[in-house]
Parts: sequence; structure tokens; C-alpha cells
Amino acid sequence: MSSTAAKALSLLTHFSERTPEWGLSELARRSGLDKATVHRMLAVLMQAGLLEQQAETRLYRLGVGILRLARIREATFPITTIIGPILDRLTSETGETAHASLLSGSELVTVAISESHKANRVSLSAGEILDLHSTASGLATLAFSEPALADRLLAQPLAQHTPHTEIDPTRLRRLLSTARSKGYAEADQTYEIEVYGIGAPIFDTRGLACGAIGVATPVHRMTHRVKARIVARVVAAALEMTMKSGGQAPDRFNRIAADLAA
Amino acid sequence: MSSTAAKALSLLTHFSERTPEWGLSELARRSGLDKATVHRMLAVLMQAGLLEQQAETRLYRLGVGILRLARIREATFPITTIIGPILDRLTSETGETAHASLLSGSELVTVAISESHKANRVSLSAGEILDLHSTASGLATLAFSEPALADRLLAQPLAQHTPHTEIDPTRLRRLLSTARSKGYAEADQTYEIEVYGIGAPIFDTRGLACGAIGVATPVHRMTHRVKARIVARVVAAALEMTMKSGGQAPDRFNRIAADLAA
DNA sequence: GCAATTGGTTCATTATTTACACCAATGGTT
DNA sequence: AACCATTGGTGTAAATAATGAACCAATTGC
Repeated sequence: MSSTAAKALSLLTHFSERTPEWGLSELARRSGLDKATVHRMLAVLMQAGLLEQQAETRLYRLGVGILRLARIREATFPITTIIGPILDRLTSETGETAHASLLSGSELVTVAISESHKANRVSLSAGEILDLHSTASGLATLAFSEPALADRLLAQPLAQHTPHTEIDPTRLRRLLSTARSKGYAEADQTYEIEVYGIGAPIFDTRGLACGAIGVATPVHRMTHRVKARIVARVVAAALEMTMKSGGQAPDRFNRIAADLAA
Repeated sequence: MSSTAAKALSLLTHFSERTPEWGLSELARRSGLDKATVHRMLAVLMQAGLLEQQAETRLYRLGVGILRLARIREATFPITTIIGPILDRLTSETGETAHASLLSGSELVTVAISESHKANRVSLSAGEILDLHSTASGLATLAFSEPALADRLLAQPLAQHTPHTEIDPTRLRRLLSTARSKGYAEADQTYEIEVYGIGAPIFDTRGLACGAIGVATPVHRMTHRVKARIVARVVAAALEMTMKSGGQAPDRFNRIAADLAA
């Protein structure tokens, strides 16, 4: 069913900030593939520079080729370069941790983070993959993206991360509708307990959401007044990002942003 | 001979700063693979997030997954984060363009660049792959790396980039020997005409070179006096990089660096 | 309206991948 | 020291997945 190349690339998904290094046997066990198969695949990934093996421990980790490709992508489509300063300002304006996530297939990949300076803050890890149905960024993206994406997603069974996670398709569609009319989405402990998220969409040249900017706060700090201020800043930041990356926000969203700025 | 996964990954090598986007037919022609094959492989690479397809032009380009992996790698092994400031200082000290390259298999990948502010300067492109035998960085790396690497490389026919490029194995071995005793390597228009390069090795935990720091200047500016100053700075920068990344320089190199600093 | 592109798909033939068993080496336990 | 359970890594027939010529449909230029 799945191609060998796909299986080989799926090995890359197991490398994360928390598990940046893998031994052969361990990775074989985790991926459910045969050890011999994994060994051959790792060799191929190494040859391509996507992985490298430490000479002493024989552990595998992400390789220099990744950096090469990232540099090329940034030199030609400088998304993270553009978004860095915007996030930094958003963090200093709101005092809370801000992040940007981009759609990759039907996954939402966190590509930039600007951490709050407060002692009690929400901390995100690099390269984290966010849910589309249970995070503010995810809902914001979904609400303004191709309808087919939401259709596909809501047809599947969804993960219930916390008691507050909404997994009912019809109620989720209502949330998306609300997000469309308000211009942002919120997530009250639906992804992680004690965390309140607010997210607004970034648009591509077609006027469809290709990602989102989000702000996450400890839930106890999220009063009505704080929320109003954060919403205004997040929407403004998302609009700025859309413009600077050559995207085009739909009129509806532009009007909302203008109202919030006033 | 070569696995399908390897062929699929080889498609990634065609994406560069100059050709960041490819159409299906064009890439098939360039890679020498069948169009149907390339199409399937591109689908797999897209699914893994390594590539993405623009909706309008249908062109393929490097995807968000690359950024995700790069973030994870940087969060856990922050090479480029460490090297950025070092290169910036090197550039301001020497007034010339500095770059860092890391060994990936038997390729030297440029992972960071700090451009000179002078009007007439050497300009490098992101993610460029450097020759091991015709660049200062390459020779510096080769000289202090595993002997097997040089053996393998010198057994192959080498590319003659300019009339000054040395491709004779025995003479190249003499250059490597010189580099080992001097602690740095130089490249007088051997990779690109009009460009003079000076490179010094970065070491890993085993005391073997895992890359190099290089400075490239227009050849007419490279007087004896200028060269002496650049050499001292480059070697110092390479040593600093080695220390900050947890590497261990061999005693021989430490002595050379101490002499140059005096 | 024709010719030459493009991106994309199909399906029988073919060549590759797979998984089991196996090896050598390491490290901890009795 | 013998033992057991690991580790990374490697051959090999059997099973599976990749291949590529021919084929669409849609643009584009003339």
C-alpha cells in the first residue's frame, strides 16, 4: 500500500525536540518496521544528508542536509525570516508567548516561536505539530482554508486531548463558522489543560489560509479585557504577515481587521 | 543499483537557490527519470512535507516540513545558531565575506554566510555545496578529517573548475600536508576565478574535522599583510567554533592557534 | 484548428524490497 | 567466568512494490 520511499521518510517524523537521537533497534521498534529495513532506510537518508550518525554512540540524528534545504527555502521564500520580528513584537505587546504555524498537507507545523518573558508562561517546542481541530491556530487555519480540508478532517475520528476538546463534527463546524465571522479562533484548554489560545489566519496569494499566528496564555490570566487586547494584536500581526509574504486576505477579513484596529 | 528511496531523495538535490521551483516534466528530464516515476516520488515527498506544490502554477518547491526538521535540529544541535555571531565578527574584523561549511557524507555544505559590506565583495549563495579539493574550506576539512575520506576522494577523477585548479592526487596530498602543518588552507582562484579563499577546520568531539570556516576575498586585495591578518582571525574563529560546539581540536592545531594569536 | 507543450494516470511486466535468521560485539548479572 | 539480553549490522529466497510506454485532458502558440 504505502511506498517504500514514504516509509523511509516516515522515519523522519520520529525525530523531535524531545527525541532528537535514535538507535537502530529502538527506531525499528517504534516505527513498526523490520530492523533490516530500517537499517537500509537510515543508510539512504544518511546518504542524502538528511540524517547523520554519531561515530561514537552510533545514534542517528538529523543531518546537515536539512540545514542546506532550509537555507535554500528561506533564501527563496523567506517565511520565517519575515515572521520572526512580527512575532517578537507581538510577544512584547501582549506579554505572552506567540507562535506561527504553517499548513503542510493536512498538518500544522510550528515554524517560529517567540517566548514570553514572564516567569509563568506557555512554552512550545520547536517543530511541534499542532492539531487542526483542537488548537486556536488550527481552527483559524481551517476556517479560512479550502472547504475540502475541513471536510476531510471532520470525516475522520478526532483526538480528545482534554475534557474540553470538542470532537463533534457539527459543533466544530459551528466553531469554524464563528471563527470566520470573528476573524480569529480561540481554544480554551482544548489542546492542553491550563492553556488558552487565540489564533488568526495567514493567507496565501489565493486568499486561502496557509497557516496562522497564535498567542497562548496561562488560562488564569485570560480575562475579557486581556482577551480583547490580544485578539486585536494577533489579527493585526496575521494581517501584517499576510501582506509581507505577498498574500491576499479576503475582504471579509480585511474589514474585521480594520474594525479591530479602530 | 540505487534504491527507489535514494532516487526519490535525489530529486531534492535539484532544488537550489537559483532553481527553487520545478515543473514535473522539467524535473523528469533533468533527473533522467520517467515522468510517471517522478510524479509518484513528488507525491511522496509532498506527503512528507519536504515539498509543496503551488496551487496556481503547479510548480513544486521545498516545503514547510524542511523548516520543521531544521528547527528541531537547531533546537537540539544548534550549530548555525552558534556560528552566526562568530561569522559576523569575523566579517567585521576582516572586512570580507565569511562562511561556514559542514561535512555531510563526502560533501561540504555551506550552512551560514556573513557577507562583507564592501561594494566589491565575494558573494555566496545559500545552501551551496563546495568542492573538497578546490576550495580552502574543503582542503582544510580534508586535511584534518579521517584519512579514509581523502583516500576515497583522491581516487576519483576531480573537476577542474579553473586553470588554477589542482587535480593531481600527489600534489593535492602535498597541499593537505601543508594545511596540516600550517593549520589552514588557501585556494588561489582554484574554485572560482578572481576569488582567493582561506579556510580553517572545525573539529568534532573525536578531534576530526567536521567542517570549516572560510573567508573569501577578491584576489586583488589579497596582499601578504592582509593574508596574515585574515589567517589569524579565521583560525581563531574556527577554534572558537570548535569549543562552543563541544568539539575538541587536536594539540597540533591548538599550538598553531596559540602561535598565531601571539 | 493544428501541433506541441504541460501535468497527470493506467496497468502488465519487471526488479526491488522485505523479513527471517543469523553474526559479532557489548554490557550487565549471577 | 559463563550466561543472557541487548546492541548494530548483514545475507538470502519469497513477496511485494516500482517501472515506463502509452494514454488523457488541458493549455499555449501559431
